[in-house]
Amino acid sequence: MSVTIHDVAHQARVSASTVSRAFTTPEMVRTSTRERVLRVADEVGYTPNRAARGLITGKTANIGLIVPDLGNPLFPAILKGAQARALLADHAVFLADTDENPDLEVNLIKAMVKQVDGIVLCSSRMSESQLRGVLNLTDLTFLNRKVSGVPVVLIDSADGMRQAVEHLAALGHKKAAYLSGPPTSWSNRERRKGLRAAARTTGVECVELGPFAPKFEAGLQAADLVLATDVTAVLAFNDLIALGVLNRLADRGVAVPDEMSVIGFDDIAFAAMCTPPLTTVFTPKESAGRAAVELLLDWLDKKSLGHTGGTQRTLGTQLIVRSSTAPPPPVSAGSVGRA
Amino acid sequence: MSVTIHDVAHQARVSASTVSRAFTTPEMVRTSTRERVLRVADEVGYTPNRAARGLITGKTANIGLIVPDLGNPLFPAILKGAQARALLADHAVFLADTDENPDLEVNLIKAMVKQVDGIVLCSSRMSESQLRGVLNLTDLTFLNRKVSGVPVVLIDSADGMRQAVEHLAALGHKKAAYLSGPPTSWSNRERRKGLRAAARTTGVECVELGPFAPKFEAGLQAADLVLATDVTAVLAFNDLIALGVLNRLADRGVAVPDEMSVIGFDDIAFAAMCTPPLTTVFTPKESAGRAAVELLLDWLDKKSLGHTGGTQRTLGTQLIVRSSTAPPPPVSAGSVGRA
DNA sequence: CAAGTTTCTGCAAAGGATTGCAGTGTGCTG
DNA sequence: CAGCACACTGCAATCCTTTGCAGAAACTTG
Repeated sequence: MSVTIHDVAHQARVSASTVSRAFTTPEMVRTSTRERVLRVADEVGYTPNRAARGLITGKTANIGLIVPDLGNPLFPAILKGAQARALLADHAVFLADTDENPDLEVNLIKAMVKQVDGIVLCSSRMSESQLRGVLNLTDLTFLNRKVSGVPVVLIDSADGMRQAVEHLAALGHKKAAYLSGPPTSWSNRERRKGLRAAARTTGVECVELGPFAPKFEAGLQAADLVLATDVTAVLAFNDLIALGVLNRLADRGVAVPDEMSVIGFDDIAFAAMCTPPLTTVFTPKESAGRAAVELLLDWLDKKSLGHTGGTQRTLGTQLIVRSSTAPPPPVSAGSVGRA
Repeated sequence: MSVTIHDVAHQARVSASTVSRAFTTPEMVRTSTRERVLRVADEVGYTPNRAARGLITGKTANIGLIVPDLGNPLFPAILKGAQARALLADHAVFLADTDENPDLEVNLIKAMVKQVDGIVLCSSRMSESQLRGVLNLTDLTFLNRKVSGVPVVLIDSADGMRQAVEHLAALGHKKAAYLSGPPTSWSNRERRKGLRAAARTTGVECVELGPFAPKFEAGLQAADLVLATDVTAVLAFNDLIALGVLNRLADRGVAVPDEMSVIGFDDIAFAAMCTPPLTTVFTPKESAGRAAVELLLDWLDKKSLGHTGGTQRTLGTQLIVRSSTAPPPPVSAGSVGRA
């Protein structure tokens, strides 16, 4: 079928061992021999079979990456960073999409385990007990979920939320709504935490609506709930929801930002492309993907010398002010145009 | 390290062969034995090592998927479909992003070859000669690129373009611009073909601008070029470019659709979310991903009995009329508001 | 030139699973 | 009760590489 190490060995009149060494420990084989071997290998198009190699070395040079939903642009961005970083280290990546389903997540992990050196879990939706069940199956690294004893990369959502609330406060808003995301999401918990803290210090009153699925359609639904309250600003769990809100508000004839301010989260590419361009909190998506892979790889390297305990890397966020936020309307006009 | 077939064999007081058979050919092992083996396997958490299995069976139960750019929402959508279909067949997927770079594409293919049963190439940007070089490395299936002798799934872009041009003609447009995509893209060639044919039959004059990278930023750039012509409508290679055009036109104070009609291609999720909602040609992205995997898997199945020649599946498209298209402005107003 | 190093190279085992072939045990038949 | 067939199960080879160990070759040195 395909060309093996023995084919090369035979052609080059050496043993398989020598061919192997010519690739993995070149300094162990005489220059002239090595050159001949490599030339033959190149001629016949030989590349080592990684599965076979992995069998003996215990390293597959593959990593897994699991995301909740590729339909959310956040994840392709993370994935892109992760893939690029893995490529640098000459690793390939297995991808799986759980469709926001924790049980599927567990199964996908189990299926992957044997073919990878470790797995990056993005915004894992697993319960604590499910998590414990998979934790010792392989080396795991978490993105946007806090787990002790293993590498995690976190995006400082709480601080991003602080920036957003302070922005609203500075504009003069007194009352805002938070559209909550998935209850099992660490990011959502952090964002709420940041929200509550900032609400206290700034004096902005915050009501919480939801939870909502992190999707555009949920935003459409949320918008009407928002209009049923007397808030002048909305903070969405993510941009997708914010975009939905924007759309529904336009349909309902509510002007953004004049009658209602809207803030998203993540700064997906489309936040800048919609009308009005969305004020949102930038999160370093590709960097996060890169960082997660890097941490995982470092962790695996250090594994031989006993572990020093889980590493943690926290990435900053930055409010991007665009055109979906403005001072609140004068109080008398606050209820104009609503049902 | 991890639990092997021998651990199970030992625990269950049988040989490794029996454990193997309990999984792969259950009817060959006595019911009572099989149950005991499976129970033990479950208890110790054994799952067969696919790499080892692949070594002997010659099948890895993995497939590769290569895309030009995860930043284009088209590809995550395809990917999602592909991944879901692969999962159904109990296959895992390797993902790679080529960043629109053909040389990298070749290298990524070579790196993957040994770990997969076949690869799906999405909108491959490789040259003909590069393509010939990789064609016999493994089983390849192409998405949106015509290659003879192997399975391909095509999206009928030409017909989508026909629908778009006829739509413009029906609205009364006389002259339109096509913003061309990557020259190496099969889709772009098809779209141009469809455009030219429809231009002839409808009498709409079509000028071609570009080529442009299939990105938002290129659309910003293209918009000004469009305004320098006297067209009343723009057909973009894809939605990303169209969205850029929309944005730049808004900045330039050109009203869409009143002063200029804009049509995109692909119907990515955000086409419906922007303002005005974009008239665009829907392409079945997830279905295409599913179909590509399906064709590949079928192809692999049939491989044992000699091949019957490449299969080809063509998927239809559908113009989605939203709010970015309208009849052209009256002639006198045609140049109002332009530089 | 003999002896001792050093440098290369090959043999063979290992890694986890599958599978053809042969052996064990059971049940049936005559 | 002997003899046979049949249903299970185990042995051992195999897939492709890597790697410890030992032998061969080349080179130094006295």
